Amino acid sequence: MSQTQEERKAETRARLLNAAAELFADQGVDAVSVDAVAEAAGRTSGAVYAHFGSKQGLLLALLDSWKDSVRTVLLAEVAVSETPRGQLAAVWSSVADNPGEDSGRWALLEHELWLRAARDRQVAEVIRDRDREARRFSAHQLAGWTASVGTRPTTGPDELAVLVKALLTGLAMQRRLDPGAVSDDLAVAGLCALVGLTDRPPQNRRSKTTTQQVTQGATP
Amino acid sequence: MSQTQEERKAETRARLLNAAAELFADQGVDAVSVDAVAEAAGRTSGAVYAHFGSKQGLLLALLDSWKDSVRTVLLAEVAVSETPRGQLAAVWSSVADNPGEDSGRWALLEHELWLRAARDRQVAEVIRDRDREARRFSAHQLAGWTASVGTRPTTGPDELAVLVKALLTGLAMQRRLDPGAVSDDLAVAGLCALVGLTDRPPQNRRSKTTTQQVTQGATP
DNA sequence: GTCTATATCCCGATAGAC
DNA sequence: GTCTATCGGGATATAGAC
Repeated sequence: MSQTQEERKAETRARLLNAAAELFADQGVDAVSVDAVAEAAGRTSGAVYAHFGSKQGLLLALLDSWKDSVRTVLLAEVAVSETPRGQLAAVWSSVADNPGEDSGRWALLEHELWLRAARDRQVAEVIRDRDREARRFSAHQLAGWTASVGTRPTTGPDELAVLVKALLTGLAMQRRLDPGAVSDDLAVAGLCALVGLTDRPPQNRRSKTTTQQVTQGATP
Repeated sequence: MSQTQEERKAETRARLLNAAAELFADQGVDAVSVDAVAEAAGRTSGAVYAHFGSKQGLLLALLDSWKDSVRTVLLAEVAVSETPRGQLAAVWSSVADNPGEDSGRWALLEHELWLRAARDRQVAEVIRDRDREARRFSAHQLAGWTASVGTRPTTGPDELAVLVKALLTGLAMQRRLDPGAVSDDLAVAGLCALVGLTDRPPQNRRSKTTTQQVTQGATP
């Protein structure tokens, strides 16, 4: 039962990071004190400074821990539909916060980090690197998907990934502020337009494979 | 030279609001103290509390003052191109921060207000109302534009306005973090896809009127 | 209405015992 | 490494003179 000092150190670090992630997502980074993070982790503020040096250090370590974290798992399960349009709908529903509970908290934290990145070079670098990798992955997925479905987008996969992510982000923002303004059908129609899919497929046309899902961001 | 008390009161109020707008845009709302706002306005913090009761009251008054403010002027001058594609490019360049200087500050403030709205019901109501009106105007502009250009989008004007704003917002965000990832051509291509414009017009096809510009947000 | 002065609070960070 | 205790700073908001 007893642990070595290294084990305890590692556990403390993990608990602090977990607590910070939860609290930051719920209340925003600035609204959470170092004491609050430490208390939620069952430690005191001294532990935070011993491990991370400062609150900014804690934030950067948190972002860094996400770089290694899984990026694809969360959205992998949604590709159950057989029609291309249904698959696009699944992509949208994974970014929209219809689950209703906690999926939106991380989106809020994502936006706050983007905002912080705009004024903080350190944060900007981390976020930019992470976004680039996510975009690379997303482009790869999209390339396979467009090929299997047989659409002809007007741009290449890399650029299409940027467009798709932009539309999804913008729609999710508007939906959070005014849910009635962004229907699921509208979102799917927009995605169809970007990927070059005729909104109403002739009758029924089925994709050859149940492709992997397209993702656009990391969530721990 | 001397003013009545009412004039001075009104001027103080205006100066406080102006100072708040500038500072909030530059540094973010939380990073700006009430004292800083008052000092920038040539007053002291007591004036802020006499006028607005609290910092939150100041913020709400600021948002409210924008509701009445001009919403369309800023983007009206860009519709000088003759080709439909050139007009879409003008729309994009007005939201992208190529001007380089201060156009991006308001975008940052917009984003911070959205984030605040997600956690503050009072702010949410103001922002939502303003967005709805902007969307209405934008839809009206888009309706005229699509008619004059002769494109056939897959959705109606109201929904198209949502899609266009979403894409512009998402692209602007990605560009701020990673300018190289979002070329002007890519943005225009995305807009073309949404509005149903073939990316490469047959040869040269000219719109009948130099239509008003499409806008998607208010900027004071 | 506006200013000066101040009350009150909380935060980030540090010092030193263990 | 972790905790306790505390320092120093800056924030919001208030009280009272003018």
